[in-house]
Formats: sequence, C-alpha cells, structure tokens
Amino acid sequence: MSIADNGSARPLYARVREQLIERIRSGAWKPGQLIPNEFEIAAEFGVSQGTARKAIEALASERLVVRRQGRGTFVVEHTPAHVMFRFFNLYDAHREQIIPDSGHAAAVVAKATPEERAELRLGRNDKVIRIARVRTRDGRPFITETSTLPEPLFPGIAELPEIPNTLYDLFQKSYGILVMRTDDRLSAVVADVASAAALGTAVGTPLLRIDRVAFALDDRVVEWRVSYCHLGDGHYLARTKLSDDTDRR
Amino acid sequence: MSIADNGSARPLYARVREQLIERIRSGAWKPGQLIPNEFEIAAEFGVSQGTARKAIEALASERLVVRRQGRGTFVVEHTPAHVMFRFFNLYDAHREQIIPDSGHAAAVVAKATPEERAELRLGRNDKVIRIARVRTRDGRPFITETSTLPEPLFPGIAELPEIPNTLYDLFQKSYGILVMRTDDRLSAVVADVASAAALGTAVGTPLLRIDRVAFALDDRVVEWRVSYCHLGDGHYLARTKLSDDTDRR
DNA sequence: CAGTGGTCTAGACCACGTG
DNA sequence: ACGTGGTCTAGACCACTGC
Repeated sequence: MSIADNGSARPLYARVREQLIERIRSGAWKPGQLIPNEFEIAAEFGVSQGTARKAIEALASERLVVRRQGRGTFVVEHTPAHVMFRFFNLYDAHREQIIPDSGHAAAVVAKATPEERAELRLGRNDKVIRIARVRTRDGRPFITETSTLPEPLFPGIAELPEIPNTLYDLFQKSYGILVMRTDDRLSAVVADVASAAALGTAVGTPLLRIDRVAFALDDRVVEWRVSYCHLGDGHYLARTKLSDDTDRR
Repeated sequence: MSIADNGSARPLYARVREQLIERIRSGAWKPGQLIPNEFEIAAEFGVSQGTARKAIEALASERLVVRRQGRGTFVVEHTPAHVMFRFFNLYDAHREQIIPDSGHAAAVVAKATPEERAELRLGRNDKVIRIARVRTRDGRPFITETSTLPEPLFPGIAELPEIPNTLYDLFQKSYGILVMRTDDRLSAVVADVASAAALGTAVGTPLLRIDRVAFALDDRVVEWRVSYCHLGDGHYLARTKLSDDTDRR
C-alpha cells in the first residue's frame, strides 16, 4: 500500500516525514531505538531510496533522529545531561555553563488558576501540577523555580517519591512527551521579602526573572515555569542567528 | 578548471559551498543580487547539477541566499526592518515586538580599553568607535545603549552626519560586512544615578542589562554593545530549540 | 512561451563501524 | 566481509514567474 497513490499536493518526502514523526510521537519508535534503514523505509512507503533519505535527513536536521554512519539512524534520547546542556542557558562569570542542583521539590495537584489556564492553554476545569523548588549551586540557593504542568498529561508525577533534577527526560521516558522548544521571557525585578529569604540575599537585590513555556513535538504547551535567578556576575546566554526561523508564534 | 580535480577529503558540495560563501563575503556578489542558476554553477565548478544544488541549498538553510521558485536565487539583503525583526528581541506587555526609535547618537573614535580589546578580540594599539545613544518608544526613553566597533573595519562611521537607527544594514551596505549571529548575555541590575536620569526613572529600578557581541560571516567580532533596558511589563524573548546547534564557542 | 527552482527516481561508489 | 549512512551523478517531470 503506497503513500504515493493519492493526488495530494504535498511532496512525497514531506508525507513520509510526517509518518515518521508520528511514529516517534506515538511511541511506536522509542527513544534511543534504531529505526529501519533507508531502503526499508523506501520500500514500506513505496518511494525511492532518495526520497526516503530526504525525509530522514529532515528529521535529522530537526534533531528528532541522529544518524551514525556505519551504524544506523536512532531516535533522539533526552538524557538529564542532554536536557541541561540544551535547555539550561545560565552561565557563570567565567562563561562556563552552570549545572544546578535541585533542592527539595514539593509537588501538589490543584485546579488551574486563570493565569495558568491561559499560559498552558487549558480548559475551564482542568487541573495542574505545581512543582516548587529552590535550586542550589555549591550548596547555596540561587534560583527559586515554580513549574506548572497540565495534570492530564502527567498523571502521577505528584506522587513520585522524588522529583528529578531535570523534568524533560522524565517527560520523555515516562510519558512519551518530547520537549522540542522553549520560549523564555526575561525581565529584571528586585527581590521581595519572600524571594530574598529563599535566596539568602537582601530585599532589593536585582533578580533575573525567567518566564518559560515549553512546547512538545505536536506544539502542545507542556510546562509553564517561572524562575527568579540570583546570578551575581553570571548571566543568561541567548544566541540569535540569521538562520533562525523567523516566525514568532 | 574543475574544483573536483584535487584529492581533498572534503565533499564536493562543501567545497562548492565555501567558494559561493567567499563570493558573498568578498562582495563579488552584492546584497539582493541574482546569482547564476544551478546548471551554470555546476558547469563552472565541473560538478553535476545535483551537487551544485546541494551547495546552494546549504546556503539557503543558512539564510545567506533566498531561493524563489520561477525567479532565481538571490543574495540575502539586510534591510532596517529585516534587522530589527531578526536581531531585536524585546517585546511589550502584549507580546508585540517593540520597534524602538534612536535618539541622538554620539560617535567618537578612541583607543580601545583592555575590556574593549578583550570583547572585540583586538590588538594592543587598535582603535574603536564608540556610539552612545538613548533609544525611545513613543517619545519616552527606555534603553541606554553603547556600541563599540573595531575602527579599522568601519572607517568613517564617526564622521557620518547621522548614525542610523539600525547599524547592521549599514554594515552590509557600506562595508560589506554581514552580521550572522549575536550572543546576548542577559542579567538584572538596578538603576544607578546616571541610568536613572537618562531613562527618566528612579534609582533602584530594575533594569535588564544586555551585553551583546555580534559576529560576521567569517566569525569576526564586529560589535560589542551594552544596553540597559527599562522594560516595565515588557520582556526579552529567547527561543531555544532542540534543533539548535549545540556548540557554545 | 522560456527559464527558474522543486520533486522524484535509479544507480554507482565511498567511508565508517562492527563482527 | 557486511551493512550502514554519505556522496555524486544523470535525467525526467512538475510548479511557479515573467515576458
């Protein structure tokens, strides 16, 4: 049964690409798994090897798969180190990436506030999971962080004996949800009494506020997170390239 | 004379790509110019049309050229609007991109300080051009900005009757330098007396500090810029994608 | 209509990793 | 030695643009 049979206007390689993405999204192909080679995919969809190649290369450029010459093509795997490296953009005064620790994380389930519904694009009676923690560095607190997750997507997280340091690898491994993109909205604030106490600093200290929304493979919003960072001589690194996509949804 | 004659290990399409980049970098192909079609490029380098195509597609994915079906392939052109849209990441409370105005800009030439030499990767006796201005929005000041440029790259900028609102299109049009990437280091500070006066706000107001370094096509540093932004309910938007390059030079 | 980029195919050979 | 992805070629046809 060939995918080429219908008269759709979309290019063949694009339709093959979507079918392959769907297999990753649905979990038919697991993280780290070897996928069929170019000729097998070509035969399955009734296209030439070159067309299958173009579809696979598109996935590779999106980092959904990793190609290894001589070995094969593998579904991307979010490891804790990988997640930190890719999605944690804080650097110290020496321009080294900061690897933070997670303090005790408290998780609760609650009805979403109007603001949470707006950020997470939820319906009226949806529930959310809130995870609050203070992150440390060399044992010293430097970030207060509150994550809010749509409860239906992540049942049972609140009951875990311990919340991991990085959520995104848990999202992929336990819930099959792959974080593809984060939008961080950054602003400067001064520490209020509560923040100052939590971070061990003075009221009025400047803090970097990071308001993050994370998107999954299908563009669903899977996390809203607000962090207040006491960075000292550190900073947040944002790289902008001419080659970046231009659409700001 | 074919490019394929030597026994280099680099793929053919990569060598063709570099030759095409060199033509843009050197100014042999001007911004907005139509470049030769796939068959002409293939013939010139002694490769097949498919290989020329792969080289051109690489340039298109880097946004160095724009392909238009039925018309041809054109060298990218930095217009002021284009530059604002791509490299100015500030948004207002309604999540609309902020388009700032430039106040009066003062430019001076001076010997580089040690800090300027470090940021711009200059030698001991190099000079720099410093451009200071206060940017406004609806007539109200909201950013103080100091750009520092290597003087040898931009002779005569300090003598211009007026400094334009966006520097990067000037860099391309008048100096043949294409800005490819910016690294913004973001931190929170509080307004000192000078900043508060310039921005019409109170001492102690939180400001977003943006420490930017801009890179040209050949990875030279072409600008170091420090901005202090009084954003109110606005923010800086930083988008991070799984598909972003992973190397943090 | 001619000329451009876009898609698709078929096949050859190379480079790499593993057994 | 074998199977994988990586490169390169040659040619066909389609879709869009502008004259």
